[in-house]
Amino acid sequence: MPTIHDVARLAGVAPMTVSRVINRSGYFSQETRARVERAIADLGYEPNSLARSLRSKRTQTLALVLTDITNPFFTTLARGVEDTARLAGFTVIFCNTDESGQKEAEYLKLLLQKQVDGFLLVPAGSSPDAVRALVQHGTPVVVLDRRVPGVPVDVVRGDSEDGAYQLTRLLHSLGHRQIAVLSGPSGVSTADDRVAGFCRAMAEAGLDVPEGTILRGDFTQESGYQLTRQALALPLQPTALLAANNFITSGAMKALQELDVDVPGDLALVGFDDFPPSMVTFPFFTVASQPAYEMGQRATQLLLDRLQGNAPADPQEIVLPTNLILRRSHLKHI
Amino acid sequence: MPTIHDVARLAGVAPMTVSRVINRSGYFSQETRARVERAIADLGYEPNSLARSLRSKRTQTLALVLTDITNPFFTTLARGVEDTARLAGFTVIFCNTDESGQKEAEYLKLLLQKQVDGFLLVPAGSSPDAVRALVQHGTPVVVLDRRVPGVPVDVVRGDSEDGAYQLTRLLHSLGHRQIAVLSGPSGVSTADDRVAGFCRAMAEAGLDVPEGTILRGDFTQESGYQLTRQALALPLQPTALLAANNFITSGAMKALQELDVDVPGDLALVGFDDFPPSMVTFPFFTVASQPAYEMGQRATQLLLDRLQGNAPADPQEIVLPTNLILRRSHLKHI
DNA sequence: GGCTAATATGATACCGATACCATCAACAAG
DNA sequence: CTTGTTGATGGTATCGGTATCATATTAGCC
Repeated sequence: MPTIHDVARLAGVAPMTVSRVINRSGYFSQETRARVERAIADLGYEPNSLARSLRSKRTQTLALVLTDITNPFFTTLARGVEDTARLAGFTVIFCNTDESGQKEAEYLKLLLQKQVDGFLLVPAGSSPDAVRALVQHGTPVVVLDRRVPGVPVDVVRGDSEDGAYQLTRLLHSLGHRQIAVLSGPSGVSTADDRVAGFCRAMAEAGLDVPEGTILRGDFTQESGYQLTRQALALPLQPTALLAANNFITSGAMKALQELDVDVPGDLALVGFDDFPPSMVTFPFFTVASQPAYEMGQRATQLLLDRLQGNAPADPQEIVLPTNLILRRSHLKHI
Repeated sequence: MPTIHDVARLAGVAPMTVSRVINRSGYFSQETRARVERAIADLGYEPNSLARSLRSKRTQTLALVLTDITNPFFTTLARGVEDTARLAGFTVIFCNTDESGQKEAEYLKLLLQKQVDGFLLVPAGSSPDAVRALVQHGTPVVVLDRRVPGVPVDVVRGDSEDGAYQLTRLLHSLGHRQIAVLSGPSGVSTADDRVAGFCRAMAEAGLDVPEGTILRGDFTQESGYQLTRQALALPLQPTALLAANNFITSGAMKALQELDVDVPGDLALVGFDDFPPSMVTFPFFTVASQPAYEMGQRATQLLLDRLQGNAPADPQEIVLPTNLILRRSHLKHI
């Protein structure tokens, strides 16, 4: 691998001059520029980013730390991140934490050692320790998808509360009074906010929320499956289910099929997060959809702005609206 | 940010000794080890990977370059890559090429500059130039999912030919004689191999393949949609469709629904690549499924072995079997 | 002509680690 | 007692760039 010194020698100039030409910085004549570029081409020279970054303190690399890239919501978000980063000349390192605080901590350490310029982070689990550590450390971070109360940090997320509110209102308008919520772990803001939106809609409708109708598991298909069985065993049988994400919806549907409960004939089912259009062959579920790609874009742009000092001093919170998509799964009439 | 010199000063030793303790290399006494570790903890020191890598020529970073992370097949594969890399202490930079040779070339250049230790690459489009360049350059590469004829390189892929052969045999055993194939771009080995498997099965059955029954588009939903409309306009109406990947299957289904063609009542539809179980709520499609996660695992392991000199000298080709999953979409009887 | 500013280039130090070689004590082997 | 080996540690160069300052030439202007 040729170095900048090799180029300099071949072009008959100092390494520093080569550096200037490469980076278009400082002064150089058109003639030396031509000689240097010829030498670069002849040698097939590529600058070594490590050396460059070591000196300049910038790696042009972002870290994307999320819970599970396998979730199409995060996949789409990741795509938004990557596309936006690319346009700015940044690359993205991605890491899955599986909601494990330990994996998260290990990765953050590793990524800090690699001197990434900034973090895009979906905090694992319910503990804000990792985010707080990063913020205190002075590392640029934008938190994705989830609120982190009490920590002054940029956040880009969907309006979970409102989405759940809308879904609940929809069910209520169709006559439903017994609604069970299948949500994620408490302490995770998306799970909590979706419960809160549900409760607000119920309260506004003058309905109370009976014991046991708010069920908590985690954001997996398996959990959706289990919670659904629990919900149907409730003393007051629900006429509708509100699932707090796509995996839970999917698990719920699986359970309902097994139990021979027809949707929407016997039971209404609505959920959070849409299914990827390119994968859906039977559009069926009524959902509150979050703009995942845009979320990735906006978060990355905010992070890049911050790296360049173009962002407002105080932490931003960007809340993107959810989009209610009416299909068929809600259509049970009471 | 404290450096190794700060640690050394605080511990009253030379930087080199600190380095030895950190890396558990060379000799050091238990007593200095304790002092160094105390200093590290007190300062909250983290080694700078850039400096380390610049000197040691290893970055502990792999590049995963694929066409589109949005495809659940690649998502799952990426997860296999990441998990395997993590266990070995490697991180993964991921890049989407969207089948664009230009994006691919740009990324490879960038990643080479970043001195990644090795590449996991799903070659974009039909040109092997990028792979060939990497191989000639001496960079460790494992090609994923696709063959690259004529280039001596490690490959880990699914058995596309056999999968298509099995799907075709299945259709044939049900009495189908007019089968249309909806495939991807020619020059892309997965698209070609799936056509080849189909042709072999037809030839063995003594059937010829009429003009126009092998349709080529790309691996997108939109393409599946268009090709399906073309297929149904064929002089000899097909009684079954064989879609070459999940997106095409999905697009085909969309077209068939619009045209009011019932599957499997009016037409059989089988395809390549399964849909992610956690997302599928109506298991319906009969598919040849590829072990995406395992593919990612195996490829990463092979790459890591090669980096450590533990792999056989000559290029390996690992072909993973596809798994025929019988559900309902094939069940049209003739 | 003399002075200042712009242009063009180079020398040197440094970013933060590790490779390599040197040094030195303690102790075993011959 | 000399030589050699193991253990422990340090000094120095180096990885491949860039920041910073210095130097030299040319141009512009009064």
